[in-house]
Amino acid sequence: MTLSEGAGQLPSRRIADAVRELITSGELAPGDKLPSERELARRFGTARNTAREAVRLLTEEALVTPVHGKGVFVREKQRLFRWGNDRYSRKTYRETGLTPFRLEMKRQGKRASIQAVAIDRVAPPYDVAERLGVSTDEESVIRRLNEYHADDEPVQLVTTYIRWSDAEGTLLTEPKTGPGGIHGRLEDKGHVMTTGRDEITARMPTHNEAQFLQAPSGVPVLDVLHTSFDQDGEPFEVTRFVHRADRSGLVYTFDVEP
Amino acid sequence: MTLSEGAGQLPSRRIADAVRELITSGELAPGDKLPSERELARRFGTARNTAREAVRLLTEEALVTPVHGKGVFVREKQRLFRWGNDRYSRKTYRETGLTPFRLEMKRQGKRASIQAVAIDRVAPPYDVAERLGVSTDEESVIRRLNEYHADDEPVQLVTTYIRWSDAEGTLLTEPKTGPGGIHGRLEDKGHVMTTGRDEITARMPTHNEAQFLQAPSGVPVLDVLHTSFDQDGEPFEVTRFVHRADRSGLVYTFDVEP
DNA sequence: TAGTGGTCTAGACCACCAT
DNA sequence: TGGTGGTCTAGACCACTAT
Repeated sequence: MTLSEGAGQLPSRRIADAVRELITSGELAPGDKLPSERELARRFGTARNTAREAVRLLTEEALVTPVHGKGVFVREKQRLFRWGNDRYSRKTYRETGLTPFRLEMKRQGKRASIQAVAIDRVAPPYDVAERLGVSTDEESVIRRLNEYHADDEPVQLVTTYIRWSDAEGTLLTEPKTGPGGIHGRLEDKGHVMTTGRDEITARMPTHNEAQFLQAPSGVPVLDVLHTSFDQDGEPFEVTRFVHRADRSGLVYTFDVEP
Repeated sequence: MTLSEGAGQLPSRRIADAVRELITSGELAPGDKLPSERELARRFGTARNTAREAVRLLTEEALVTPVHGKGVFVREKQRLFRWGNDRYSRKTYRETGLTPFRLEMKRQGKRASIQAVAIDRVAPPYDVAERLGVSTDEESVIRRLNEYHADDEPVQLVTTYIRWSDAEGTLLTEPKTGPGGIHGRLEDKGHVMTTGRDEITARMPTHNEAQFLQAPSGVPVLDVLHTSFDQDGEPFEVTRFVHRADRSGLVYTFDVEP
């Protein structure tokens, strides 16, 4: 392996530049192990901390992932899961019999598994209360927290909030929500989803999110706050999706008003 | 100021926990300066590098921003700019006479300014070529790169790609594109935007993007790849929007197919 | 000029992993 | 057991900011 001299002026930058060049040129392929921090330091004539700083820079760029006790590895480029505004289409569901998550997993030849983590009656967070038109002071909603996996790899965290007045005494308080799922039960209550709104932000994951999503450092999350509106234009369900941004992309198609 | 003992076991975690507690409790308000790294080290009885590591952790969480020569400051929480699928609505444009960017700036009482950085004929990047149905081997597109500012603060980087065969000999090769802007000229060429598709990912900014967007470390970008389709369903324009994720959110509303 | 963050050195010990 | 990353110490000099 050749470590050509980098263009940066700082030693840590020079090391990072040289290694980045090896990666982008393909000399170091995804999955390959980098020279150890001590080895990089030796080759470039620096202290170990300086080589370590170079590795930190590359980690922040999401090019490499350090693994304790094993080494630093070039990131695998993974195909993106794609989620979008077609995921609520009843037509797709009728034709395939699959929920959007299971459909996307099948498309990529992966096994879908969904784990219910918690179902409880809680006081909603501010942004949810605002959208559902309920109080943050009382336990006015039911919260359903689920973890979604593809071949046992974590993919997304999904938290659904429904007004307690809609959920009380229905299967919405149970792990299994019956035919048609959550939206089936909400239709029983007279809420037919007619319009949806997705509000999207990106941010770094919280500690808990990073842990569940197994997100290497330098990987942000996509945070999608979805609101469902019924035939009367009334919001009746809010769901927060948290995705690893290096594994998921979002797609929205829309008609342009003339 | 009280620096209560943190719960973490590692010294760097303990310092970070203590400072985070000061911020979330409001004892340190947005804009306030943290104790210097040397002072934190003194108070907690550690080496400076350890206090520095604590500051790095908080920076990664986007809670604080170090400023060279001045100090480390608690982040200001800023209101989000909001962009969505209504931005291509001709109706809004007719009613207000404002482009979506200028409309959002007016909504927030800020002055909009747009700076054309480059207009050149280039070979398109792979993802753009794929969507426009052109070759990556020839200079088959014109690229228009613009920087958008709100009160002189950078907000987004916008790069538009149009087939050279559509742009040749029109105002699309000039900084001023005339009435109705880019889409006005494309309508002259017979492309009326009928459908749009936005593909959204989040990632850490490249060095150049971070520099222009003045993005503090720990802040990801939202990368929106927009494709416009005309009345025949043919793609005729691709635009990449790169936003600072702590300053911008996206909103999509859509009808649900019955 | 004094104080700040930015970077670096040359060590040290620990936790984790493979053999 | 040896190699790896994770963390820490106790210094040092530089670049930037304010006075």
